[in-house]
Amino acid sequence: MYSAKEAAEITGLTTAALRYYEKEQLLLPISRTDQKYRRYSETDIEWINMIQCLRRANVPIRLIREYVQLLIQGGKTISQRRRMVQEYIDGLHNQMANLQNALALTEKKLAFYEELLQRPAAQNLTYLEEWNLFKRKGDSE
Amino acid sequence: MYSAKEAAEITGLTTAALRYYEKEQLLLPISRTDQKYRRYSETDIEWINMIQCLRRANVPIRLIREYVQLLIQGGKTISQRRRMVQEYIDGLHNQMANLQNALALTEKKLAFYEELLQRPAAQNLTYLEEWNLFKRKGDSE
DNA sequence: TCTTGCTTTGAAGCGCACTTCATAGTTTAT
DNA sequence: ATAAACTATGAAGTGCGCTTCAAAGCAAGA
Repeated sequence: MYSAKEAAEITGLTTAALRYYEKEQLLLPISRTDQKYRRYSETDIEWINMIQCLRRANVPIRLIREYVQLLIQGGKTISQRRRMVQEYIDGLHNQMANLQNALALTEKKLAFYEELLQRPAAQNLTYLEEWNLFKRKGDSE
Repeated sequence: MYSAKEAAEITGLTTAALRYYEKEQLLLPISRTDQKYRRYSETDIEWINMIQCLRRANVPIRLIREYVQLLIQGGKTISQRRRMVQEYIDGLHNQMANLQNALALTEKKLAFYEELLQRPAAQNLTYLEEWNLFKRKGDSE
């Protein structure tokens, strides 16, 4: 069992964030010592880790709450949850596609900069000249 | 040349968002008809598309503004911009890793659900029983 | 001409995900 | 016994990225 501060240290969150998650019902109510101080169990910590993984993947609080509420209703909500997870996976693929696009654009940009930096005359380019150079390069590929 | 509304339609943004971007200096000042109404040029539209690509990849407004401000200073800022782009690419890889993690977790979850749905008894599982089943499965792999 | 619709501006509002603050009670160490 | 550290709560504040609003000016068709 861990105190608020310990749980915060372990998970890398703040105590305030943990309370926030609990209030928003992403966590099951945390057990208390003599009706006052929170005691986080190992299971709580694991649960928090799962939440963090979802948060890092930009799953909104609202959705996580929905999922958790289905979860605590037990086995009868499995097919609903499967559907949620499926939709979420689709969304992830979408997000990844966006990142891939941006990655492609910026890597092209980086290569362009490397190329420009080979010639000292680059210093004197205006942004419009540079823009046109980049466009012509992009088109010719 | 396009009116505010047309530019909004073409780019899929709202006129308010376009004004917001201009105010935040992601866009160069848009030319005006008789000192009043905005006229968006083809170049403006292209520029906006670039901004949108960055936004879709979660680049914050603040960073885009920084970049644009270097850009309009011309060739002498190329090496600075190269550095920015490099850092941004590193961040992208990070974000993708997070998405990959989440994807792995949720795909495992999905497979688990598919498996559970094979047996009707799954209906009667409590969330704790389910959690333990999932954990044991994860550990044994 | 009058109405409808587009445009302008600044200011205020909003949803999200927390953080910070104010106030108060508890526990531990010295 | 008392100070230092930790915890609790609700409420307010923050930063982001827009959106919405209010008040006003312009423009084109019936």
